[in-house]
Amino acid sequence: MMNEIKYLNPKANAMNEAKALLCNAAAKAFPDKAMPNFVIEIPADNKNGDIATNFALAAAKLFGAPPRNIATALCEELGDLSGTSFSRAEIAGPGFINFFLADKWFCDVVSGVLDAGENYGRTQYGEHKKINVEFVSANPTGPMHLGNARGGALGDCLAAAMDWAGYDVTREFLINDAGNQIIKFGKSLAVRYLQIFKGEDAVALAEDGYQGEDIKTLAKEFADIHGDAYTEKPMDELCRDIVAYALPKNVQGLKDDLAKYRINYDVWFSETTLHESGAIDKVLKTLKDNGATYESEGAVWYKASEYGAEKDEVLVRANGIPTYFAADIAYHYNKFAQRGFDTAIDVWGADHHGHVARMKGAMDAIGLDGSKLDVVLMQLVRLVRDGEPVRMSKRTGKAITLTDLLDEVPIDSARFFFNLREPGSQMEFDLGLAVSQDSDNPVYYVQYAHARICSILKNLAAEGIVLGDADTCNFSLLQEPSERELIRFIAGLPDEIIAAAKNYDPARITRYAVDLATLYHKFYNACRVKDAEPSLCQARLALCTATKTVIANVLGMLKITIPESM
RNA sequence: GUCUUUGUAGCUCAGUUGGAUAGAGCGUCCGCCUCCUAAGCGGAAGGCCAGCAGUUCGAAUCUGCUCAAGGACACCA
Repeated sequence: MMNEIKYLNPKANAMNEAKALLCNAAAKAFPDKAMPNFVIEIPADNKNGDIATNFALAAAKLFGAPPRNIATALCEELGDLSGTSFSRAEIAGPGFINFFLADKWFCDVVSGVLDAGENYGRTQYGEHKKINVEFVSANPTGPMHLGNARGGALGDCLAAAMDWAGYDVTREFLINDAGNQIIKFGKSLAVRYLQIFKGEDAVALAEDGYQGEDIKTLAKEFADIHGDAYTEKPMDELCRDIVAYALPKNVQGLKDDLAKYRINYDVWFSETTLHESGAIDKVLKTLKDNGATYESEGAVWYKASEYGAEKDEVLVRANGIPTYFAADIAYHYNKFAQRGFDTAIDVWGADHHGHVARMKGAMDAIGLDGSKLDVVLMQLVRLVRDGEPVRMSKRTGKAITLTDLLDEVPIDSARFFFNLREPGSQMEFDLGLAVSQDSDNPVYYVQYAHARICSILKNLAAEGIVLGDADTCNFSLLQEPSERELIRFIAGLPDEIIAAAKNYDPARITRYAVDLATLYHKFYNACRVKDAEPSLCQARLALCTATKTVIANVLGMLKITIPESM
């Protein structure tokens, strides 16, 4: 449990080393010059080296010299690179300096990955900062829809990426068990209940009521327990009691469905507690004391326009009931001031985008820091089957729910597909493709790579060939282009996870998995493990094992099953 | 109308804080199993990076305008 985790980041280390060498050389070759604003990057084509820099190009104007002359001076100053991660540095094109990684670096990557094992990819980039990731937070008034399915996969994998990047992550679900929609929920249930005894025409469901079949089912269950006892009772009492029956059932349903979807929250936060504890009254008072509110037409308004938002917003309605906005301010006050999160990330549907500026502003207005609240807006999903759009509508009762989706699509597929696109993209979910169990489906493509490796390891083991001590392995035998590319790519995992965390874009991880599988399949076709001479066989065996580790770590992050055979 | 997201191959999308000949998958066409899983690999064809102007050594990327699509502009959440 307390095994010391080894944090590796070979790609970033090599880039930093190149930068240091370069700065050192520049300081000697051009002692009286300031450093230009240059970049160290991985060239698209590795004929241009493993790591490249535009230093000389960027410095041309500053140094008053042609780029190639600067580059030449720098390369002379770099001199002998033995003892570094690089074998040589070359000048190319208009003045790029290209570094080529030495054998030792490739060897270190393979042995490093084997050594780090299931922790390879973890870094301390996040410095254990406390991050709260709140996602899905679906209304407990009905089943979850397709947007929740995307939000769930997105939020859960984002949380995983943050965790791997060294943050202290809390996954959280806000249960909207108070407010207007609960009142509406109660009225809808009550109407369905009364209809059972008085007929459908006797009581009409409000136009904006919940139309779904699930409401009827819950009302029926309530009727089975209590009979017609409530038909003569006041409406208020019926609403209260039927909600008290139905709400916990729905909340449990959400928990069950999400657990099935492999999402387990650390915190289920009840909105009601904010009302009952007086937390809402408290932030309202703070806002008032800070002069951020005013009264108009009987309602209490928040001066959102003075805090970066477009227009003012109602906090307390004329009827005395606080709005969702007021509750949300109290909720985020709780996250920051009471629970001490450094950052709160909220995953919202794009339709909530108007809410972003005023929430951040409200944080400032209660004396907190709005910049600590980050909102990931996610565009809604268009469901497609055979090129035909599949309509989803929560109100018609014919909605495609999360459960419907998972009945049809394997969970591996759903989680993978929703994380294939960045959150802001308007994505299309192709049911046919997600269900297909062939090479069209990228999930199988990645899983197959893992199964393939397992198969090789198994076959070799049957012949008595197993991976020996990594120290005795001669990884410098791995000289084939496909081997080199695979190693280079494996070296990039920690950096990719950091990038996913930094940009709040877990889709990077998914695409990394696909690219990794591609490189492995290429290696598989180009190089044989089994028939290679013993020392090469050992080196390739090590590379396969390292690749297997990386695929397993990545699929594990995404919570996708990792098959040993297919 | 205001705000916001998006526009890259026939289709779905990448493009690493401005870099070298713009990439991948699917689809189309042509190849590769006597051999570790062909659920794989290689090759070909396919592009006015929505358009125009600007910024500079250099733009799909940054700025401005135009066009097109999605979303938001409630005493709903």
